[in-house]
Amino acid sequence: MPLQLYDKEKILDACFDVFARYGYANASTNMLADAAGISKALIFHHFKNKKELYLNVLDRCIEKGRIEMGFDTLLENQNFFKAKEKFSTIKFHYYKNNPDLIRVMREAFYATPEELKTEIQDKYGALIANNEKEWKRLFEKVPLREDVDREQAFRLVTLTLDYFDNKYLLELENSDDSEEAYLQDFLKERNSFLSMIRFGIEK
Amino acid sequence: MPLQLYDKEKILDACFDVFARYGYANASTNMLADAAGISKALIFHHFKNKKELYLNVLDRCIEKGRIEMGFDTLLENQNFFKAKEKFSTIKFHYYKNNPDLIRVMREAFYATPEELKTEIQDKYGALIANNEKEWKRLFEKVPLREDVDREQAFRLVTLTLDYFDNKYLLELENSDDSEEAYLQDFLKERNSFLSMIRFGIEK
DNA sequence: AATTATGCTAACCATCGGTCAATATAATGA
DNA sequence: TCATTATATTGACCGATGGTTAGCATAATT
Repeated sequence: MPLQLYDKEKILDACFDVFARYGYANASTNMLADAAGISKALIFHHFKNKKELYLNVLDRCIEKGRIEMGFDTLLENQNFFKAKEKFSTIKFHYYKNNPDLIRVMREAFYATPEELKTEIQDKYGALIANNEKEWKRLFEKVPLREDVDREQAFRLVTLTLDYFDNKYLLELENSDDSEEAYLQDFLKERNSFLSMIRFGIEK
Repeated sequence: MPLQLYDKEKILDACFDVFARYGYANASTNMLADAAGISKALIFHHFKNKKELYLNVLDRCIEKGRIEMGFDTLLENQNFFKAKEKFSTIKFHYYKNNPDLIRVMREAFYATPEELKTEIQDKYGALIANNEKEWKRLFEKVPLREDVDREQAFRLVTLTLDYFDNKYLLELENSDDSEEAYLQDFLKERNSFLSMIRFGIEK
């Protein structure tokens, strides 16, 4: 068994697969080491603990996703609801080719393991806040009823859309017919959900 | 150190405190045994594993809460929104005197530990579904716009209200001024949130 | 060629949920 | 009353977990 000179990138690649398949909690350090073809001790030589290793994996996911999904050009859109819909569509399509990446990011941000909550908040809180600011900037142009608080309205809309996106992404994961038709269904239900908020549910 | 004859109730009382304070995952079986003043092996003599112990604790919480909060009389109310508001208010007040019970129930149903998800779904799925049916029955009487799907509207309303209730309950936990004024603030913000959904946000 | 820094691992550690074998107490029936 | 059966109780142990240590092997620097 020859010694190998590893750089962190190779380890991170292997661990990414394991975290995506088993989730943070169920990816044991022994599994991670085996997947990377190195000893467990070497994992802890390169990363101070499992959390830091995970956060490094997550970092690459975010960067890769940001570039490949065109996150930055997305916000150049002028219409809040159009931009949100485009974002959902992009995520949906991207998921078909990179399910692992979306899986990792969903676990990290929408089903955050208890033990990682403070770390993720500390590390990505500013990024999330900044992202939210951009969305809020777009939301400014949405005309609201006089009696509606803009901050509250923004929270309601994003809460609902996030919930809906993740629900469908989860269902897609457990279903086979990952067809274009599925996306159309998704968008249709999503938009009727959205228009409830925009125009009210009551007669 | 004399031997003692324990019945399960005494163990459950002690474990309830520990689960409330530390949460399911961070309440180790050693801690639980110490808190109950018995050996760890005895814990596993009375309960087949940590999950079953927890579910027994949870069972008592649900029963106690159901009785003391008057869950059953609540649904006799005829107006969906009034009933929901009353429910929030009751929970809020009850929390002041029994924060531990609310804490345990919130973790179990609104921040379910990954490892308990299937167990809780299996054990309480029917109860939750039945409860939802009762709420839906009340919701039937809410007049909706013709283009709005009732099922979707119900999901939107409950999603939002649950989110809001838990958010405030969490904030209350981390704040000192648990005054009546806080409840008024809560209800005010809650109702304006709700009226966004009822009447729409857009001009 | 000697020294320093890094790559790398086997063996170990405490803690975790959980088991086992043994003993002490209580309940039962003759 | 006394033997038998059932239950209460424990310390010592188990495999797996995340993580550490000590030491050797390789590479880089002087």
